Amino acid sequence: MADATDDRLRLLIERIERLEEEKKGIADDIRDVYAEAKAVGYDPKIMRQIVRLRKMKPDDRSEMEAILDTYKAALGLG
Amino acid sequence: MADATDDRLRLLIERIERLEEEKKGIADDIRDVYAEAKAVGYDPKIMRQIVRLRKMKPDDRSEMEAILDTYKAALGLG
Amino acid sequence: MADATDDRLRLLIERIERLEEEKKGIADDIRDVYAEAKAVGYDPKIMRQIVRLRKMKPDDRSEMEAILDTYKAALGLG
Amino acid sequence: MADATDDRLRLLIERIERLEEEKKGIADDIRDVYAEAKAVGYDPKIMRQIVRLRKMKPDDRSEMEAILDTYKAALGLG
DNA sequence: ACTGGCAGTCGTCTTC
DNA sequence: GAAGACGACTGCCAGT
Repeated sequence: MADATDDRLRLLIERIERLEEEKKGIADDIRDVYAEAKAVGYDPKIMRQIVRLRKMKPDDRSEMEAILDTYKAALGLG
Repeated sequence: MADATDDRLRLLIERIERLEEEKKGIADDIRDVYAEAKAVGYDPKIMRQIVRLRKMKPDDRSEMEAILDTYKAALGLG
Repeated sequence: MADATDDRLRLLIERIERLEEEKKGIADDIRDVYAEAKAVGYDPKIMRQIVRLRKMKPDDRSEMEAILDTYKAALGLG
Repeated sequence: MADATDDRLRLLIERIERLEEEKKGIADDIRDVYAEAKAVGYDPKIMRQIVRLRKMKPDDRSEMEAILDTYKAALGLG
C-alpha cells in the first residue's frame, strides 16, 4: 500500500538524496583542487587555514590574531 | 610583490572558495527540505536514518540489520 | 615578563592539558575494547549502534523504532 | 536464553559504557575549566588554539607558522 | 591491510 | 522556541 502520505515522504527523501549527491560532487571537486595544489607543492593543511582566515571579517581576524599573540607571549610560545 | 607563484596560490584558493560557497548553498537547501518535512509532521532525525539506510547496498543493509538484531537479542534489547 | 595574569592563564591551560591527556587515555582504552571485540569476531560498528541504543530511555527507543519502521514501510525498505 | 557468547558481548559493551561515562566526566571537567576561564575574561576559543599549538612539536610549529605567513603574504592577508 | 590524521556530520549550547 | 554557531565524534582517506 502506497498512499498519498507515503508518496509525500518519498518525495521529500528523494529531493534530499538528489541534493546530497550534488553536495558530494562539489565536495569531490574541492578535494581535487587541494590535491592539485599539493601536486604543485602547496601544503593543503595550511591552505585550509588560509581559507578559514579569509572567511572571517578583517576586523575580527585582526582582533583574534592580536589576542592570540598576547596569549602566546604569556605562555612563552614566541 | 605579487609574482606568478602568488597568483597560482591565489587562484587555487579562489576556486576552493567558490566551490565552498556552492556547497554551502546545497547544504542550506537540504536543511530547508528537512524543515519543510518537519512542518508537515515528519521527524527529521528519523528521516536522516532513512537516508543513511537507503545509501547502503540492499545486501549490506540486510546483513547489518540481521547482526544488529542478534546483538540486541543478546543484550535483552527486545 | 611573567606577571600574575600570565600565570593565571598558564595554570588554566595546564589544567586543561592534563584533563585532555586523561581523556585521551580513556578514549584509547575504549578503542582497545572495540579492537578486542573485533578480534573475537564482533562487529565494532554495530556495537557502536548498540551502545547508542542503550543510551536512550526505553520508551524513547521503542517510539523511535516504531516510527522508523513506519517510514521504512512507506519507502519499501522492508 | 543467555549463553556464554551473549555474556561475552554484554561484558564488552558494559566495559565500553563504563569508559564512556568516565570520558564524559572528564569532558565535562574540561568544559568547566573553559567556563571558568571565560568568567575571568579569557577567550575560550583562542585558548583552544593555544592548546592546539602547544600540542605540536616546537619545530613543526615554527615551520607551520612560517609557511602560513608566506601564504598570508601571497594573498594580502597582512 | 591497518593505523593515524583530517574533514564532515551530528548534537549541544547560546543567542535572538 | 527556533536558528545559528561552536565543539565533539564518527567515518573516510591517504600514507606506510
